[in-house]
Amino acid sequence: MAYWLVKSEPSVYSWDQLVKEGSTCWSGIRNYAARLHLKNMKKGDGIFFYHSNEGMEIAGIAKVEREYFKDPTTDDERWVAVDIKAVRQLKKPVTLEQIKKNKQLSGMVLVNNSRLSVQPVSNKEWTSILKIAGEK
DNA sequence: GCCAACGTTGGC
DNA sequence: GCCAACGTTGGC
Repeated sequence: MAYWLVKSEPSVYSWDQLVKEGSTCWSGIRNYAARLHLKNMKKGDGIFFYHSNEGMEIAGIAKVEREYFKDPTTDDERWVAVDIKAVRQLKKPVTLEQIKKNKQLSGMVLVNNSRLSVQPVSNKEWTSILKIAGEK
């Protein structure tokens, strides 16, 4: 199973909103690198939900509910979307600051390419972040 | 196919 | 609100 991280500005779509709705269609991605990751997502993969700009923290965990399909927000066949489902809120949100301070997470895409809105997370990174979040 | 100019993202 | 970093566009 693979792990991912998606970013959203809370003012546009927040973790709370995802929890309320249960699941949502992750669409509107218009970046080739991000699209590649969307296409690689498999059902059941874990997803960190990160708040950019405001909050700047990983708020919760979601999972891939439906693998990629044509993005409904455009007629262009080339863009894709996935459905994601809220799993649970982190005990303690993990802030960007904490991630930057942690040596094991210095290789994270979030740190090195802050603009990529859909990014892969390694098993190690996933575990480290859960630990920081107080999740064992 | 290169690269300058421009637009956007996101941390600060 | 500023600006650095990155991606995309378009002229050549």
